[in-house]
Amino acid sequence: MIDPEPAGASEAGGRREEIVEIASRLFAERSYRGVGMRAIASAVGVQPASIYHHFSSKADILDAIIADVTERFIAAHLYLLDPKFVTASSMRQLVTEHVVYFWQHRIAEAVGLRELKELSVARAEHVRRSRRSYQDAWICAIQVGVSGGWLPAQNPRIAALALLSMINGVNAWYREAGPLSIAEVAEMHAEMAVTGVLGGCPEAPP
Amino acid sequence: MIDPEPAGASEAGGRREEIVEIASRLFAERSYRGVGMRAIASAVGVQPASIYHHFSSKADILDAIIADVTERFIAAHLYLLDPKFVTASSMRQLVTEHVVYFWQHRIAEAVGLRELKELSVARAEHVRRSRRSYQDAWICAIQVGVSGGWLPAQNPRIAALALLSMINGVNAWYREAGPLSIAEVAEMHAEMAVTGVLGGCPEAPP
DNA sequence: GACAGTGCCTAACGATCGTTCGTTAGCGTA
DNA sequence: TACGCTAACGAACGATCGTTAGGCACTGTC
Repeated sequence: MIDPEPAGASEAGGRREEIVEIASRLFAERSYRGVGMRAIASAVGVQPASIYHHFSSKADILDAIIADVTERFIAAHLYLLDPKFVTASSMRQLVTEHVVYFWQHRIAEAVGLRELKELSVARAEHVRRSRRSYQDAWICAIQVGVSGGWLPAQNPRIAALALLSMINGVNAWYREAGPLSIAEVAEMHAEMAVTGVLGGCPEAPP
Repeated sequence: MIDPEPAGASEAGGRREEIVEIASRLFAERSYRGVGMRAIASAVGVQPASIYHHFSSKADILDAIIADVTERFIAAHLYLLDPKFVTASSMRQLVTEHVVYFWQHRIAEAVGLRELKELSVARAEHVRRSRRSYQDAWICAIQVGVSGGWLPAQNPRIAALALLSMINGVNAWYREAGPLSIAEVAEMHAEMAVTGVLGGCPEAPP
């Protein structure tokens, strides 16, 4: 007996979610343009035409994948950078949660990063704005730390961009087979980012 | 009077170099699969079939673009990480030259990063091996610093990967229109990388 | 003056692309 | 029993893809 829905992909969700999940895996492996509707359909176990009962176009699938993975994280964590309350320790916490979240959503994040230009202009702009707000919040928070004297970073903007590059880069090399859990790697990055890149002492904040 | 070879692309080089240059720009903008031979040909000012007098296939153009941009840098700079002579200051120098070189070759580097999977398996493996050797040299050099007591990095491998992510990320956000030159940004990254991420003091080496 | 080589052309090949068509089987409700 | 809805089907659409065949004009060499 073979389970008609083998991969646990569509549990309680239905075809739409199954298509999103399978397509995002394929897009991440072979790129958006490298995967045709026929490939998606056959991976789902369906005829190509059937996909159009769930999505209006191929780009619509991409929209559903990228949708708001990143936005959700940002919206839920911007408070940690609030200029009124930010501390070196809240920064460390944010870096840790950032690394872990991005790893847990690595497939959608990879597609979102790689295929941003394939998105409809409006949606791409929305994603870019959201990322920009996160980046600006980091810059602002670092400026607060510099003004407050508990962060010696010499250029808040450059430091923020370097820090974000560093923690966004984790997905490119981390593998679960290694000796460290993603949580451990995240903690180490929090240390390297805040103590190292920004120069904040472990017992710093106001 | 209009210059028959307007963009200075083919000066003294001929069609082949012109095609590589134009194709790499297009691939960087719209991805390898997003750009057809017809688009390349019309950008060059030639018929699609004519390109096959200079390249045997589309993948061959990609090969020529990626070829050995990265390898050339690595081969020319590995000596700076030689375990017998590496110092905090040679590390700083390498970071600086890395950032500048990668920016100067940003188009080919972007294509090489994004389209590695489109390369023939043998060529892709060659590129990966080359990058791996660079990364391993960094890890080894950092270990030397840790053993020598002049680098407090707690995990050389993670530190190396974080450092490389940080400096490789520059191309993703740096724009020449801003107030800082790439050389200045490179210097700041050398400081953040060696003093910050690795924890080496400015007056450190043996 | 014949010849090979180079660089480019027009035209077309088969394959694959995203998408649309008309149809149908199954199910719940009136 | 009849209706409407959902989800799926096979088949095909026009467009575009990478690539090839064959030919034409020019150049330098014997």
